[in-house]
Amino acid sequence: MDKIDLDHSQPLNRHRILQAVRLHGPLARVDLGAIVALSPASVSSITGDLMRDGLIREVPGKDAGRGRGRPKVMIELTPTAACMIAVKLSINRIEVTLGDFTGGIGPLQVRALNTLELTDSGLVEALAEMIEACIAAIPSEFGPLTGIGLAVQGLVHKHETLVWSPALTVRNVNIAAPLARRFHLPVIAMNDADCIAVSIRHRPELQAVENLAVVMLGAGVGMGLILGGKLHSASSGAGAEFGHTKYQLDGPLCHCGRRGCIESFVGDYALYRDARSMLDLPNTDALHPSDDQMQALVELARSGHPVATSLFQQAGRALGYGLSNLIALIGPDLVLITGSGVRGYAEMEDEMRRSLEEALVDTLLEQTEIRAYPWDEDLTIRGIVLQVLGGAKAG
Amino acid sequence: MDKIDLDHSQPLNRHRILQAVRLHGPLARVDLGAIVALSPASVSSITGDLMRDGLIREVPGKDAGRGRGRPKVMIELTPTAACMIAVKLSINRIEVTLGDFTGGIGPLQVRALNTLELTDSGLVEALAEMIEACIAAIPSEFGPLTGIGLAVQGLVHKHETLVWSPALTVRNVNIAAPLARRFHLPVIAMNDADCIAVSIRHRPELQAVENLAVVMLGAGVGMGLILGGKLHSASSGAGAEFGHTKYQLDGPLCHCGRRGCIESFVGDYALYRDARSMLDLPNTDALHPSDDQMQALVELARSGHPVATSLFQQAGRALGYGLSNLIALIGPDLVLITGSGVRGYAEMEDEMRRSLEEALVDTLLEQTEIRAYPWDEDLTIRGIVLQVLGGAKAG
DNA sequence: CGATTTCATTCATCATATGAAATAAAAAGA
DNA sequence: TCTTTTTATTTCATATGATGAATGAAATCG
Repeated sequence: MDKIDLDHSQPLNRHRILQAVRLHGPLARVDLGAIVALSPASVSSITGDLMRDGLIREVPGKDAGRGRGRPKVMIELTPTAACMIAVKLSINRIEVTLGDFTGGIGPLQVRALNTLELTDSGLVEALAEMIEACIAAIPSEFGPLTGIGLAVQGLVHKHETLVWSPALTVRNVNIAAPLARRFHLPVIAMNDADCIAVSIRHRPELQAVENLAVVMLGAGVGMGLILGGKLHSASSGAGAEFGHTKYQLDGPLCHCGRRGCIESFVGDYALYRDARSMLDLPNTDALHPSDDQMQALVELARSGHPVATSLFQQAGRALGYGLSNLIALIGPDLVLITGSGVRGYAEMEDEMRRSLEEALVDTLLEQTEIRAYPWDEDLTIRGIVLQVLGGAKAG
Repeated sequence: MDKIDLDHSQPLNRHRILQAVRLHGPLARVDLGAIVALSPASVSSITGDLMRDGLIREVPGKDAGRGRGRPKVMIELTPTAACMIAVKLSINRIEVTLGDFTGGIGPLQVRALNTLELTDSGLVEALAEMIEACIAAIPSEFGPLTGIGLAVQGLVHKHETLVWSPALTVRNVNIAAPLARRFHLPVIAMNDADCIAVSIRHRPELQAVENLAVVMLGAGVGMGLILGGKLHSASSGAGAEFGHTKYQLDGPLCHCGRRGCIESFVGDYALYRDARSMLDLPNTDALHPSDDQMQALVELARSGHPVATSLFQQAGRALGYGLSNLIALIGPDLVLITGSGVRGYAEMEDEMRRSLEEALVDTLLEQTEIRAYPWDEDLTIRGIVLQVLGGAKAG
C-alpha cells in the first residue's frame, strides 16, 4: 500500500486546487487563485484539465454575488467523479457506506454482530462481506472506486494494524492488507477519534485553526489532535489518549487497568457506576449505560438533584485538570468538546473552568479557547471519507 | 519581518540541498541526490549554482570511502559564506556570539547584569549594545550578516514578543521589532527550550525521529517538542510547558503560582528547598541553588543518604507521572531528558520508570523510548543558529 | 593497457507557472 | 442605445526547473 491515488500524487497544484474546491464549496477561478496563491493563468490551465477529466464542473444556475464586471463562473466538484467505501467498526456494530468525491456520504448499511467473539479472519470476512455488498450497490453513474477507509475504535498502527480495540478480543490484526488484496484497492485504517477531528476541522470556519484538539466524551474519553494544520498521529499510532491521562493517582480503576484516568471520572460508565452506588438506578449492563440512561442522569443533575449534580461537578473537575495538562503541553488554539457525552457539558462546565483556572497560569489559559461542539453520529464516517480523499499516506 | 532570507525563499530544492549538506556533513553529489530525491543532473546544476555563489565548496583533501569507480567529490558548506548573530537571554545574563553558515558558533561574549531591573527599552538597549559589539568584531572573511536570533527563557509570541520571562519583571516586550529596525536585519526570538530541541534533533542519528520530546531539567523544567519532524510551537507561542503540568493537585506551591506542578517537585529549587528543610544546608539564595550545591545534593543521594535519596525518588515519581501524560497525549517516539538537572537522573530513573509503568498501559509505554541526553551549555545557542539558518518563518 | 565501475556534467526536452495581452460578459454612464 | 468601465477568464509566448540520455572523467581490476 503506498498512497491512495486519486487526485494526489498528481502535480501538487492540481491537488491543492481540488482540495480548495472541496473545502470552500463552489468557487470562482479568481477566488481559487487567491486561495492557493496561483496566477489566473495557472488556475485556468489546471481547472481546464480537471474539467476535461470530469473531476470538476461549472455549477449551472448559481451566480453568486453579482457585481460590476464579468460575472464569476462557479466551480464545484463532480460528486460522482469517484467514490470510496467508508467503514466504521465499533463495539458490536459495523457500518458501511459509499463516500462520493465531494466528501458526502450515502445511506449507512449497518450490521449488528458480536465483535468480541470474532477471530481476526472472521473480522476481515465480516468487513469484506459488507464492503462487497456496498460495492455491488454503487450506482452506475459513479466513477472509479478509489479506496477503502476504515474508522475503528482503538489503537491503529501505521494505518494498517489494529493493535488493540475495545471492540475486539484479538490483538494486532492487520485489517488493511487482506482487504487491499481482496479488493485490489488501497485501504487505510484510522482511529475513530482522529476521523472526527479531521471531519470537524474540515469546516470552513475552522480552517484557520492551526492547532486544534477535539475531545470526545462518550462511553470512553478520546481525543483527536490537529497540529500545524495536519492530523497528528504518532508514528506508532498511539498518542492522543487524552482519556488516560491522570487526574488522581490513587483514583478509581479505569478500563485500561490503571488508576485515576480522566476517563474513569468522565466516561459514561464511570458516571453511571458512581450514580448507581448512590442512587437507585437500574443495573442493566453497567459497563455500557444506554443513551437514555445517561440522558436521565443529566436531567437529574439539571433538575438540581444534589448527588447527580456533584457527580457532574466531579467529572468537570477531572476534565478541567486533564485539559490543563493538554494546554500546558500543546497549547492548542481551540479545544472542542464533543461526543455523545456533551449532553452533560452544561453540568460540567463551571467546575471544569474553575479547575482550569486553578491549574493553569493566566497567560496559558488565555491562549486557548474551549467550547462545546454539537455531536453528530456521522462525523466519524465523514472523517474517514475526507481522510481518504485528502490522501492519507500509509506508513 | 517576513522571513529570514538566506537560502530559503529561493527555489525549494536549492534550500533542501543546503540543508542536507548542513545536516549530513561533507557529502558527494550522488549521495545528495539520494537524500533529497533529485536526479544527478539536477544536483549537478544546483550545486553548480551554489558553488558559483560561494555557499558551498568542494572539500579539498578528504576523499572518503575509496572504491572501484570514479571517486566521490565531497561537498561542504563554506562556513564564512554568511553569518548571523545569536543571543541568549537568561536570568542576569546575556550571551552573544557569531554563528557561521554551517551552524557553528564562535566564542561567547557574556555580560552579567540585573535583568530583573531592566525596563523594556533598557533590555533592548542592552541587547543592541552587545550585538553591535559582536557585529564590529566580525572577521573580514565572513560574508553577509543575514539575521539575528534570540533564545530566551519564557513565553515568546510569534517569534517577536516576550510575553513573560523569569528573567524580567516587564511583560509583553517586543524585542524583535526594535532590533530589526535598528540593524535592518530579520530578527527572530524563540523559547530556549525549543532551541535546545532543534539543536539536539539536528544530530544525524536523530533525523529519523519524527516525534521527539526534549525535557530540560534545571532551575525549572522545560520542554521542546518536535512533531512531524518540525518544531511544534503553538501559534500563541505557548505550549510545551511540561514543567507546569500537574502531579499532585494539592502539592507544594510552584513558581508559577499554582500548586503541584511537576517543576515544584523536580526543579532545582524544589529539590533544594525540600533538602534544606530536612538537612542542614547553607541558605544561599534558595531560589537559585548553585551547580555546586545541587551537585553536592546528588552526591549525598548517591552515597545512600536516606533523605537525599528519597528526595530524588520523589522527583523521579513526579517526572514519571508527567511523562506518562506526555506519552498518552502525544505518543512521541523518543523522550530525551537533558539540562543541568540530568546530573541527578540516575537517582531518579528507577522511580520514574516505576511510576510510568503504574500510570501507562503497556501498549503505550512500549512505543516510546526514554533516555538521558548529556547536557551541554552550548545547545541553546547552537539551536538558535540552526533555527535561523533553517528558516524560521515569523508569524 | 584496456575493461569496468562509479561519479559528474552537458544538452535537448518536457512540464509547469506566469506576465502580458486579448477576449468575454456584465453594469454604469452618456 | 452605445460607449465606457469593471471584473473574470483565456491565450500565448516565455521563463524556470527537473530529467533522461549521452558523454566525459577518474579511479580500480585483471
